[in-house]
Amino acid sequence: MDLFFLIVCVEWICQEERYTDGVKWRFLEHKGPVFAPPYEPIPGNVRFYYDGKQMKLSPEAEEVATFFAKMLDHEYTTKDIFRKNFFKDWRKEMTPEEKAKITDLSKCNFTEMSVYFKAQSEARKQMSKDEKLKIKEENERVLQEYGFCVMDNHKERIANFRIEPPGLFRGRGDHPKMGMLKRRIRPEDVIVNCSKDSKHPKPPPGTKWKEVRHDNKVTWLVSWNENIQGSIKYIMLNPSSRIKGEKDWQKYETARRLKKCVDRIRNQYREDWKSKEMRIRQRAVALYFIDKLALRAGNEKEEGETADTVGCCSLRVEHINLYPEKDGQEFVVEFDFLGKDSIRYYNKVPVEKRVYKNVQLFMENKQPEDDLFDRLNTSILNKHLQELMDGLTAKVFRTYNASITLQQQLKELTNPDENVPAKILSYNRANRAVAILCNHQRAPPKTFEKSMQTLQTKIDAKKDQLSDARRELKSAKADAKVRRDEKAVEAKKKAVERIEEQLMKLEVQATDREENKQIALGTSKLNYLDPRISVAWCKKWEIPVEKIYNKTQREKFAWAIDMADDDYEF
DNA sequence: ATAGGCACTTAGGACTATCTTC
DNA sequence: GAAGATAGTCCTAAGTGCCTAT
Repeated sequence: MDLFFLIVCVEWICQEERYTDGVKWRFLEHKGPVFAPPYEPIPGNVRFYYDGKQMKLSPEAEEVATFFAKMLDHEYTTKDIFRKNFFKDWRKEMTPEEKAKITDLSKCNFTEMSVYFKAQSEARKQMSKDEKLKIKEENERVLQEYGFCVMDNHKERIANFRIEPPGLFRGRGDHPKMGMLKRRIRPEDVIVNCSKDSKHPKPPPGTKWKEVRHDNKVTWLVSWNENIQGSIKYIMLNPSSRIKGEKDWQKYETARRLKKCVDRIRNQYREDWKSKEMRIRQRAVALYFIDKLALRAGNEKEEGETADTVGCCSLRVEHINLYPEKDGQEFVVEFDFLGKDSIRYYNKVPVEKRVYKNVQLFMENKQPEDDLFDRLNTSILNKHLQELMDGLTAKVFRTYNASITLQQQLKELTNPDENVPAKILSYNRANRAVAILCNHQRAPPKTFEKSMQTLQTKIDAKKDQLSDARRELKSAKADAKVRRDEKAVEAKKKAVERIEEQLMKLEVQATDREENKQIALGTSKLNYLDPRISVAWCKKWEIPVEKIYNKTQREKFAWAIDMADDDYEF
């Protein structure tokens, strides 16, 4: 299977030489998407009240009401924007009579609905083993039927073969569109992409596709328009597929090419800090930040359409503070802004004097809400990068710096004398250094404190157990002198060692968890770290790769697991 | 240059399955 | 075998970057 993957890749790379025209496949066959289940009206005894009086809603209005009812426990149903957006869209689904009557959301009482859905989900949890098994089997059947496609003689797993169900939109952060109604997608909204000579997917009985297309320059199987942002949504293949794997591999190869010329590029931008042209200075300082801090490019966004977040090129004066001296360091730039997913980026960085002076200059005579880099955007920056290296864009720096950091950290932190759990702790620490660089944060798990406590209790118990075992060993030794019973000593010694190891494992686990409180390792592992570095590390230290990658991850990185030897260098 | 459309990668959190503990 | 903790999967939003038209 893996070998087959490699052969397919090699075959394709060979062809890449011949086709530079962006052909992605020659044959594509699939069964189309799985649609969201139709709305099931709630039982008659579950009532809705308006202004204290019971009211039966039309099915259309009722469905949207249930979306809100299901969210009642969430904080955002109390937010003004959410409520306003929801109410506006809900009213569009009402009959004229309902519309005339229901004019104030605060007079709506969804409590019975909410209670009903909670009971439902409780009931689902309480289902018997048999019932649960039945559901599992049905899911498996759907997966087998719709979850795979054939692309160029190869059966591939599809990532998201289910069409997104209707519901209320909840963007991240302070999103101006939160609460809007995400409409139900019907076959008539869907474009199907497959090859002409394949068995075309059939739309559900009595319906039609919007279009059947045969575009082999793209990788998607199904697409539809989404009504909140007006963007297009796609059904594509799983990361384990050839088409994704090859792209991933390419990404890391580009980053490795950057490694070869990064010194030259760094020298260049340092020179450019002195340029007499402001646009070049801005470009050079921005690139420095992208390189040093692994910031994202920062495309412009339409104001009012999304949450107010920025990346490097879209930084504003208000996101930066300058300190000639701070905490004993000179020329400190303080960053404080919301990045992708409204995750806060906060960092105080000492920079070179020249950078500092330049930033000062860029901020001169500007309002807080003005762009820091007013002569720069991602397109200008990327055009410049393209000239420095084929295929170079801003995001390549993130990949490069993440991967090189992992490699360096692994070298630095791995202690050859330590055992497997300690080595894995070192791996996680290396991974963590990258996650911190890339600002991959997570909300501390709700149960964090408690789970730390449980672990500590276990550690304490293990310590007691250890001192008991040691005491027993000692007395066994004393006994042995008298009765020449070496066997008993050996056994006790073994027991002590075993307990020591268990204790060590627990302590390592506690350290790892504590250090990981607000840091998410998954994103960098999945998207930024050349998997060959990790695979090589595992081979070198004889760590089973399963300790680093779970099943899904091993499938995604099959190409790397096959490819990398213990001496692989990024 | 600028804007908009499109296709694709990257992202955190919700949800679910599985393991552990009582 | 129930409950709670943890690991793994799913979901889909939110980015990047390229292309085309103006």
